Amino acid sequence: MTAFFLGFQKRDRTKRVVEDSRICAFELLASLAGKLLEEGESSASSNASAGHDHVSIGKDVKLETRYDDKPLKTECVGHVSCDASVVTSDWTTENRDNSKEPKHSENNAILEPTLTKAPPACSVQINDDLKYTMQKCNVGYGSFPCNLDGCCPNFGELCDGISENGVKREVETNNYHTMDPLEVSMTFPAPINSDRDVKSPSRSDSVLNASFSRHRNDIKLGSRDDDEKFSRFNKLSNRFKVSRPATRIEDRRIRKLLTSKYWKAAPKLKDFEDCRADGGIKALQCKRKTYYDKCQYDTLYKRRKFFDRSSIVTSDGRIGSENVSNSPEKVTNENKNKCRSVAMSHGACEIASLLTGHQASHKSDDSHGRIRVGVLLQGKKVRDESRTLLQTGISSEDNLDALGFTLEPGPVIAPPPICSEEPLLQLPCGSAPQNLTRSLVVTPALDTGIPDATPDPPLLTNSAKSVDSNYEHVSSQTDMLTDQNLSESRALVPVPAMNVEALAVVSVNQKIRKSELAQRRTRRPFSVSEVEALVQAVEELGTGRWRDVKLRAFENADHRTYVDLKDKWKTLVHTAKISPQQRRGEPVPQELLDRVMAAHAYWSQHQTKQQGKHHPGTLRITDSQADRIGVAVAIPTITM
DNA sequence: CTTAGGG
DNA sequence: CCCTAAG
Repeated sequence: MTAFFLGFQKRDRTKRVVEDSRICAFELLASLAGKLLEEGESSASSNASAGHDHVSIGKDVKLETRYDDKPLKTECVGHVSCDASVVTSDWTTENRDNSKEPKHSENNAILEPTLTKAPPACSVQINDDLKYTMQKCNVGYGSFPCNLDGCCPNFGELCDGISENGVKREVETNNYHTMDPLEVSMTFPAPINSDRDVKSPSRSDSVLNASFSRHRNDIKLGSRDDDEKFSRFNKLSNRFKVSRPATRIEDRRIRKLLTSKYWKAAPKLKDFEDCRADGGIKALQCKRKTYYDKCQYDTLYKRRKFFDRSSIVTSDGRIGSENVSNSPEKVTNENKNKCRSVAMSHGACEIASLLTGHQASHKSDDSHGRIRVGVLLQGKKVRDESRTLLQTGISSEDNLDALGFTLEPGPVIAPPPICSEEPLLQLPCGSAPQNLTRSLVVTPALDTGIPDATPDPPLLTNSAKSVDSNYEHVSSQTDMLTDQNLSESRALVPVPAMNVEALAVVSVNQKIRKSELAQRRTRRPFSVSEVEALVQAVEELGTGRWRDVKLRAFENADHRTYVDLKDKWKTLVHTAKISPQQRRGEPVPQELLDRVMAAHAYWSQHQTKQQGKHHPGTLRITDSQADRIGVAVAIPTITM
């Protein structure tokens, strides 16, 4: 009887190990971030004013976003830090919102180009946030640290640093705001070019810090500290703690758990909490590869949180781009889908172009040859880029749609080794900045490719390794790209905040990811032998002790979880009740079905745990069986 | 983590 | 199989 046990493989899903392709992605991100940062620095260094400006711009942008999102909330400098931290979260939130709920109209609603007001400090923080995020990703920490708490020690640091730089930046920022986005972009050197430090970007932490350190040494520390303190301070963090270890969390289950349970708590959390959650989630993501996604709304919602961050990034990037290309106002609910997709595409492209443009323009300055970004208006190339947008006839509200960008190959110079350290990075270290640029550009396509409407279709991005890894890589990449885009876009475009639509776009991404990530376990019909083993175990143990059943009969069958066994039993019972004609799949011997029925009946009457009883008649107690459990076990007469 | 159920 | 709510 017992011989059924097949050589089962091993562990439960829980134990499944997923490759860490993600890490690569993160590393990439980190590297990118580092690069960006560096670029920022380098640019700054190259041009004292310019460099700062650049940075400031980026900050401004973020600030904008943030403010837009939470215009009312953020006010104080102290808060600023919070805000900054929040920013990310906001995005996230927005994304979610877009995707699902209009709730956050707040955030969305106000994406206006009122950057002017943005507090200087904020700008810095923003960057920090980004960095932070990046770092975290790299580190694998999920959470956004105490940011929310703002009160956290880190914040203090941040604030300080911010305040210092903040003032200057502020001024700069304001100027930029004043300036036309185009002009700005044109004017400012591209951040990407300078690659000095880029080499090491792989270790995002160090790199990022280094890059940013200039302006925000404080921040760095803060961010890091945040991570650590973070956990403490975060109320939510507790839950997210898991995420940290998440690094290794590869099990679906764990993921699920994290996702579902842990997140549940967060549903109410809005901005701040969300942020945190996002952070945590993100961290999780970093390590995770597969996500399960069904259409369950709740689930989705939760998951979204996970994706939020990335999506956020995307959104940001888009936002920036969108601002440039499409006036938010234009995009209205009316055209949602199309607009979104368009916006996305445009946004992405634009962003990319923008980035590129920066790079190009700046690079031209730098001596690095790269891709040049051409500005198209009404399909015509804008030759005089020195002119402001207005001068060119481009207004944020009017012609954005007509605005386009072109990428023109420029002289290429040896790209700095970005991430020699990280083998996994999809973006080849060796790949020159161009590659990055391209990848960036391409990435948007992904987004574009996926219309909001399309709920599930998984999208594959350009560079994909293994499928699983791809998704993640892609996502991560996207994120990275997005981040970069964002950062740059920010820097470049101090324009009005994103649209709701833009945000919506994000949702699309989320959807995509969902679809991508979640893959259903391959179906593995129970073999007759398995059924027999199951029946036997249930006869002995009864229903309701699925874990024991699993241990007893399927200990080695990693792919059979006790839930699976329970489900199988359920189906067996059902199968036994229906006519043979109605049964499908490999026919189960009637004998087994009879036993199923007998056991089912038996255990239905007797509490599962009342093993001791034996029923006269159909069930007998078998010694051997009884032995195991230490209790008398009832066995169907038939069997014997 | 397990159970028990619904999908 | 999946996902979850409850223990």
